[in-house]
Amino acid sequence: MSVRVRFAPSPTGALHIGGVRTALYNYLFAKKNQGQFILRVEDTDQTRYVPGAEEYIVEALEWLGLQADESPAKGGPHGPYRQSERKDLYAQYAEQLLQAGKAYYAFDTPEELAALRDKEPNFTYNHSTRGQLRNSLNLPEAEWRELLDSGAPSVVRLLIEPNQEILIDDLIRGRVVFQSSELDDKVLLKNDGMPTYHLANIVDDHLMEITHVIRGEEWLSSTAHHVLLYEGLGWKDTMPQFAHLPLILKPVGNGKLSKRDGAKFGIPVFPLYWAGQEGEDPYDGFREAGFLPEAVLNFLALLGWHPEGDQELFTLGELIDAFSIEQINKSGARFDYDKAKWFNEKYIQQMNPAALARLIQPQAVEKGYRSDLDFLEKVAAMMQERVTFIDGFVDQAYYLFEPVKTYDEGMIGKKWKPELAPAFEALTEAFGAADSYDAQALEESIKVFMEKEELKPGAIFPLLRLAFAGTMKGPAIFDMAAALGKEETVNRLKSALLVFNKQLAG
RNA sequence: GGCCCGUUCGUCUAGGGGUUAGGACGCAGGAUUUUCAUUCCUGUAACACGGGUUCGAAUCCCGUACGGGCUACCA
Repeated sequence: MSVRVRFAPSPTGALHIGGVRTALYNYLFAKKNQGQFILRVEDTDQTRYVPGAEEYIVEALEWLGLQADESPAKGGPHGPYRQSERKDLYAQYAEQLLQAGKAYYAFDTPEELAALRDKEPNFTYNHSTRGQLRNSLNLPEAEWRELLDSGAPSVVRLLIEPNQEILIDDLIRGRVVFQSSELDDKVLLKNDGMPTYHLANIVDDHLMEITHVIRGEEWLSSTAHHVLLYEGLGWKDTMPQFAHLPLILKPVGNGKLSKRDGAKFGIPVFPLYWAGQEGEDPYDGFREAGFLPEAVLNFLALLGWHPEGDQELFTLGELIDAFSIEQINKSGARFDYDKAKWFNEKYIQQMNPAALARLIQPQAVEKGYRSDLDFLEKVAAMMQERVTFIDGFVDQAYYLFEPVKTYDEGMIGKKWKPELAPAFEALTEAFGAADSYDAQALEESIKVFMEKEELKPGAIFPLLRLAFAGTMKGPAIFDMAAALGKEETVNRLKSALLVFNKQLAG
């Protein structure tokens, strides 16, 4: 049987980075086994529905390159892929459970239950309490039917028999045992006719022929209910295998990574920009922070999973080949932003300059900088070993885009001597006379000139660097000159000479 | 509180009865480089604690502590 897995986010906000990792692991597992990766939108909670969230999720997966084989947009043989469009299905299976005596109607209002919990903090709706509550188990049939017909608020609850052991063989955690007596009779169908996660999930996973459920650890506790549902619906034989992923934890302190940590630590926690809701500040995503999607994927893949061997840099294809659920860790992994940055640096270094140029272009345009790909490619080539983020190309290499405004004065003081002026002027002429502005050819011709004039590199090169960039940091001198072109190079040398002389006078 | 899950360098992790406990990030130092960076080398630093089992335990078992998840007509 072919492997089918699903990523089933709820459109209640931006997809956070933990969700992205869950999607990634599902994707890797599917592809590793030549199976299908399905996107299903779990929008059964109408009160928490956030417009735009589904589009956000789709866009994020697209940016990351995690293509679904079946999805709301793409369709597929098991659609629809949005739970709100499958409402009738759930009602039908709830009815089946009711008929079989595996579920019952309950008429207690949320307020009544809240009051009960207020009085008795350990209150649980289960075998020990349901006998005293308003439900079809102990109300006379005529009465609860009347209630139903009159449209009184009601839900359908799962009837859980006490004194059973529920065994789950989790692919990551091994055998986990739950006692049914400790489980609550979960609501399956809400008063608004929508299913809860538990019902919808089981029905859809069954109908969509899901073979492996790979999801966050927060679902481990309710998996016992899910097993009972599979049994109750007669689907035990085709029940999927479970794998519960460890959570991603805050960089420092206790608890799992939350969206608040984004602002607190100045780190992205979402893949893409998210405007936020109800007066929240907007959030920049990894994309806006200047990350490459491949780097994000690689970073996330290794947060909680480790392949055989010491390799750390993986293409998506390599991740697929190397992936296995058995090698996923059990314990939570702290979000390590330094490591994320390191991956990004590595990916930027490896990327070809022409491709980088295309990524830099929008940012150059935005700043009103020179933005032809030819030039940008040169910038990319000389800066790719010096930046951490995509923004670095225009931010850190500002001097390649605009005239030098400030010069490292300390360095001028150290290196500039008035008697150097004639030589510097001659050098400027040499730059103006050079017939090639290919970095290597230019370097050669200038070096020949310097040798002839008996100019020492140690005395001259720092000054050239100052002239081109104003700062001592930066790419090789002749790379900069080559990118700048003859006219600009000569201009900068002339302006620099003025500044050098002036500073000495002052 | 109850139920469930977990615990190896600061962080991500490998290993899993006898190892100098390995790698990566970070940090520190060094080499290369006309600068910065890259690259390379070196260093720093860990088996939560207590009991067992065993010739031997970081590794197996039991407790404790700590951390995490769940405990909604949310997912």
